[in-house]
Amino acid sequence: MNTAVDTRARILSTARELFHGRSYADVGIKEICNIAQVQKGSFYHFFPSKQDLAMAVIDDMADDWAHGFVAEAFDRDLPPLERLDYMIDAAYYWQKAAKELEGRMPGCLFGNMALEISTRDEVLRAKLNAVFQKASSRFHETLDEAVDQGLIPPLDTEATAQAMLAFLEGVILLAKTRNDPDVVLHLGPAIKTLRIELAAEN
Amino acid sequence: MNTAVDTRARILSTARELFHGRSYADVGIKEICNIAQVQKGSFYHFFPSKQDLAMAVIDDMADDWAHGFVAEAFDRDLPPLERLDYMIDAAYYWQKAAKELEGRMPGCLFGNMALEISTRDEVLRAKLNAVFQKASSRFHETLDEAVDQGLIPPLDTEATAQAMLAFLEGVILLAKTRNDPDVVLHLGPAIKTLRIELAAEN
DNA sequence: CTGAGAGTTGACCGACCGGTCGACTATCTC
DNA sequence: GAGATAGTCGACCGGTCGGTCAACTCTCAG
Repeated sequence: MNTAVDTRARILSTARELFHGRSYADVGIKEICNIAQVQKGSFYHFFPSKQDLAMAVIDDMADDWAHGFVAEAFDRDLPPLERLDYMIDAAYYWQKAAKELEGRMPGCLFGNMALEISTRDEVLRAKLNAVFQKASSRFHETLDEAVDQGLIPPLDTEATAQAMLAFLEGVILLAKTRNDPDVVLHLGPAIKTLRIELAAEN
Repeated sequence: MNTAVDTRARILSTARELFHGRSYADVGIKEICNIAQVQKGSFYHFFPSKQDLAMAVIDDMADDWAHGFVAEAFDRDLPPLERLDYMIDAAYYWQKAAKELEGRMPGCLFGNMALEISTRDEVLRAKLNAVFQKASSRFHETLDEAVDQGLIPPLDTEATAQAMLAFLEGVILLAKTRNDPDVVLHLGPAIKTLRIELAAEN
């Protein structure tokens, strides 16, 4: 029981680390088991398949994400536009810390998995899409507030929110390819300049 | 000789298609050989390793890319800002066509490989980084021209060019995760709103 | 003390992986 | 016609993959 929770948790956190630092396909169940100090049979007692493990890892990370620095960044006490800067900063410090630990920038687990898997596994694709949907809604709320408070002129807040998420993911992608977290700091703040006008013409 | 060129080309184009449509790790050499109608021994006659094949595939695609629609999009006869729209449109139609053919949006080969591989293979990471560098320089020229012609106020054209490339990659990432090319059409045009100011304050 | 269920163990499975190799053929040169 | 060279062929290699399984231990309720 206690030991069971612990075993499951150990598998989960090990898998998360490895998937994030390398890739889904590159990390085998045997390796996860070795590092988590779990036998293969025990692994399959908790996770029916590698796909199920991936689902759990995504849920786990999304949960931490939502209750961790994303919650801080999108704190309603912060002025809306500052939340965007906070989010960029958080992404930067996270990637920088990870790079200092492991030597390489891992990027965003969701973005990584989405590009690797979404052409092969419809279930995981849908799950990752839902995670992005939820992330986008954080931007959406923020933009709505900013417009309400007259901080920015009215715009298509939903589309712009999606564009901002896309930009964030793109910046992390580029930074990872350059293996240089500073790219996030350098390009990230431009997120505030993104605008998609309301239905009528520009 | 003729047959040799043909064999190599068949391997290359098959690998490119498969890597793009799925992923690097998911496509085995045996499968490439089967589809390209080449024996394994012949494969290794032309490519010393899977990594070498990947390098060649990236070169091949970058070449086509540079001489294909990217050359059209960044045609110097087009007004600078229209080139950005052209680029977005081209990305959209490409992804849409690919999805209609294969049912799934493949996304950008470079972005896909970068996220999948760049934590594991330094050589490939560097190569992909160079491809992005080059792509970014196209945006850079375009922005410089736009500023010169007084179409847009002065700005940090180099940083903004990188931000635009990041945005493009991010939009394709999001569209792939949603398996919906329309996302590119919907969010893409916001690329023109991205701005990073020159060193001095905003 | 007994029996049931949760959790653990590690040997084992067939399939597949990237890569090797020696034998063979086709083509061109001298 | 001999020899060199480029290209082809497919069996084979050790290793790893995700996943299975029967036997085992541990815990706890009745």
